[in-house]
Amino acid sequence: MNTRSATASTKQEGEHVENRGEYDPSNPTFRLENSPFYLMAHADFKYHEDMDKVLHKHGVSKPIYRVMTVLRERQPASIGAIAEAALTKRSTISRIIDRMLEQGLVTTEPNPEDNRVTEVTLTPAGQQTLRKLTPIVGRQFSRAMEGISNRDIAHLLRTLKKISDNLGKLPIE
Amino acid sequence: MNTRSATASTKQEGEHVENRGEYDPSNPTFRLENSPFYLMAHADFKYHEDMDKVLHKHGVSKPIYRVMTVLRERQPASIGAIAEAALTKRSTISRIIDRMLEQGLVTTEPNPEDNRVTEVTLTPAGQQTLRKLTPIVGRQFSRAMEGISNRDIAHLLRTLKKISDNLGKLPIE
DNA sequence: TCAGTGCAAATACATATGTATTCGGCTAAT
DNA sequence: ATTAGCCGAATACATATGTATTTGCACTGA
Repeated sequence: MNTRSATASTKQEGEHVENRGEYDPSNPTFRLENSPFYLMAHADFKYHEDMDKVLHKHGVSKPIYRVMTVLRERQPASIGAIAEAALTKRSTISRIIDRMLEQGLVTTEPNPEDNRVTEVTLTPAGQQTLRKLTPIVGRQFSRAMEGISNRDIAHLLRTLKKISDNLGKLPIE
Repeated sequence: MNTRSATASTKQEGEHVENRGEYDPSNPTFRLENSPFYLMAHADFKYHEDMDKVLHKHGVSKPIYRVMTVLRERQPASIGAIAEAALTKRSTISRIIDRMLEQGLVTTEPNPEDNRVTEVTLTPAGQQTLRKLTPIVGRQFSRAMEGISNRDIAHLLRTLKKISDNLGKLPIE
């Protein structure tokens, strides 16, 4: 019967099935080892753990790096927008930006359309730092994905996006 | 052809390819939207964000819940073992266990084989609390996985495990 | 036997995050 | 035009986490 490692529900594999078997944390046979969310946390943890050490040598903390990657995509960006993208509270981002200002990585200025909002922009030095870090991060990424085909990565992305979408809808109870 | 939504490396999809294209954070065309690690963090964040609110109504914080899920699998467990499984520093776990002791969720006793180690066990009350929480977590899980086949979940698990394995090897530089 | 080394846990201290509040600017209703 | 309410950011305060150190036990080798 069933019983294969993590996989093989033996059920047909058509579409959404009600019984999540061993994946479902409410099932008695559930094991952390087979929990998608546990494995996500684990992978994410290891990924950033290693990277942290390297980044620190360049004077960049993990949260600062996160903010920089957000700014690389959209610039300038408001404190609130950065907070949302970086999955962090506004107050925290506000303080991180302070540190980045001291380090000369970013500049801030009030949005001319609305003086309440603070727009943040990477300085040339900030961009330079980001460029210096890029190949390091790239190596870490390659290391993480070694032996995994681009096709599998695409599949992973689709599933993760679907999960994020699902969780974007109204919460439980 | 390939080419769906996030994918489209246009390259053949055989096995491991050196060029990770838009998935690679060191690539100029890279976008956070298509980053596996960003999406993992995002999914994990939303998943726990919602759950946190519910758990708090039952007097259980996120880290406490995490410890409980670890203990459900292996009991008793040492502080160090819990810390490793929960991806948290020992000192932090040590203090979390203190809180759990106060709440009567666990008991501790020195390991008779080695008096340095502290073995932690769920009390009946702790197990009861865990049982009460289980269906709630189950619902959250179902919500997250809605519309995703068990086959896709199995695929997700395989990929995540592979990534974790890769990152378990020696770090970069 | 016991000194030295190493490890697990606990704790003092430093730092970072979150929550609640404040400050100031925007907007809409009167 | 004035005021009440809302909203973004900043900050005071509380809490949680991590880092460095301490404490006590265990194992090893002289």
